[in-house]
Amino acid sequence: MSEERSLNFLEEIIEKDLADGKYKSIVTRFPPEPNGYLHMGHATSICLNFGLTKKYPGYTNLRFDDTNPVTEDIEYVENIKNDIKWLGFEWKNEHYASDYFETLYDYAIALIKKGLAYVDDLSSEEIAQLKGTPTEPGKDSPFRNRSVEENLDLFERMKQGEFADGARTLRAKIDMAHPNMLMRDPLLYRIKHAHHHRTGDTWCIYPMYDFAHGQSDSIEHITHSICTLEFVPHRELYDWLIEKLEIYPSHQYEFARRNLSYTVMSKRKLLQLVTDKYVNGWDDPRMPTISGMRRRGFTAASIRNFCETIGVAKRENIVDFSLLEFHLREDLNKTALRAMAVLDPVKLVITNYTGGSEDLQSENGPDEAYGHRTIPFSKELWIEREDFMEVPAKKWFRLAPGAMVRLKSAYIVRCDHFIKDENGILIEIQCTYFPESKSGQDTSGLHVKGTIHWVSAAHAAIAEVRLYDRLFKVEDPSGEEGDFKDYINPNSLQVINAFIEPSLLLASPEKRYQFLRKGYFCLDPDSTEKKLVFNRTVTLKDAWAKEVKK
RNA sequence: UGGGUUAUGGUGUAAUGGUAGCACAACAGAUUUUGAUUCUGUUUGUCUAGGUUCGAAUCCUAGUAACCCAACCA
Repeated sequence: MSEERSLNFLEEIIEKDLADGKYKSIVTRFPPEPNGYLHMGHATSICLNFGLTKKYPGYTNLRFDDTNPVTEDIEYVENIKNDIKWLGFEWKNEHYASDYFETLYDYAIALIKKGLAYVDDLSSEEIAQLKGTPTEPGKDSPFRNRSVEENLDLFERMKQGEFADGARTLRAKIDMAHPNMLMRDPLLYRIKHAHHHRTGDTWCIYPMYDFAHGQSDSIEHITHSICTLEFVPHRELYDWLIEKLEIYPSHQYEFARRNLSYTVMSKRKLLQLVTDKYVNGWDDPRMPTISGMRRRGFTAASIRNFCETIGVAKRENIVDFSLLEFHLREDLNKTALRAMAVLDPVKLVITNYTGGSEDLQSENGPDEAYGHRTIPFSKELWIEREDFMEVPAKKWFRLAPGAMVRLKSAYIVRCDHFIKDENGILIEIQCTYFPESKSGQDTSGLHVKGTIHWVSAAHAAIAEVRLYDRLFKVEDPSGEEGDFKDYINPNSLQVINAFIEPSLLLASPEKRYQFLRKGYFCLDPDSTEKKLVFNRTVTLKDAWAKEVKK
């Protein structure tokens, strides 16, 4: 089967560049700013940049864009590296824009000498004033025509720390009437007497994004510098600087960032959720951060497959969360160990069961290779409250008065009686079982439509289970009226205690589990010797729930 | 009253002048000791209006809509 997958627009560009002999191999880069945690949006960029150099000859660098010491911190660096590795990618070189500060400074001098940059004494308000608007041209700064000597002197003194923060800037001398706002004498350097997490107090002037990013690309000989659409207007400046500086010509290409329904994907908004305590930190399992999703139980493969499926393009988009869940379930179904747990228990008593207890066998996974485990069975069991209906609905084939079901990997039982307390709450279901219907050696000739999971009451352990739902009530919280936080789902986390089968006491943090009929779960790091904590990664698809809705 | 980018089913993405395809979702059915998985089938689309052409999602013209740009953030 030769299924030729069509190329996305970046692959087309690269294949053409390779075919034309423009490059023999390509170099891409992933350029995070160390000022926050990576999220699903970054994951698409990571998969894209690293994926391209996996498909074509070349490599990918990791470069920290650390040009703003005020917001950045070393703490984020390790987390970011860890997330990339977890996703399954390896970078060729690890760089920091701050490693290039000396070179960047020299580039600035070169620009000044060419009469293409000047030191401006205007305040940020004044600069904004003279910038004009998208529809009106700007006006020249009164300092625009300083001599090269004066600019050189002033810039040197900026570096020496003679001036206060904000007192002066270095600007490119381009065109204050340019239709592209970015070309109206953009700022290249600003004064910040701040301690940098890598360069310490060596510098008190720092390059702006536009005077660092493209130059760093160039220094590293990045062939394809891939960024998101909002940087399209920057490309003109990116190219201008490379041309004037006469340095290696990297090229910038832009794609549309991917948005996921029912969540937000901007660092600023995610930070708000954390600082305002809507969630319990960056790695809260409800967060679309890599660390949050990892804790939730997402697999790296499912995220990679998802990114592969949604592809890359240039139009605005909101991808269905269900597509991510599809890839999650697809992967988990193949790899998760099967076990039984009862989340909302009600007691089931087998009135004619005379033995004390017995050991039964149940399969561990989707196929024989996973083998079997032993589960204890006894007279009194916990079953799911929702698996019993006093007055069965149509198409109901679970437990109801007089109805029969199979207890998974055990026996067929028939409901004879049920007991309610004074408030009308069901507290016990009484059944008879059919000894000859034992799983694997059924000679009873009975046929039942439903199979339910259970845990032996005498052998059950208790674990905390955290059930997660989507963080927002609407598909596009950022697109709604008012504050996005108004649309937070108040029921996104439900903590319960559940009865788990004894084998789950040996659960390991790396493994994923399917609690039969209830969903995929994993151990949370909050677990202790005394109390295990499970996160529900995602539910199973539920055809009955759909039937009920109708 | 500027510049830039984008328009294909509910969602995402193909088709590069020649049968509008794929995945998810939805719906119907089969199988099932998980109402899971698996399998089969069905519904739904080219922003609008003109034009070129034997033939247009694709080329041309004119519109329309959405998004981005006026941080000493990246």
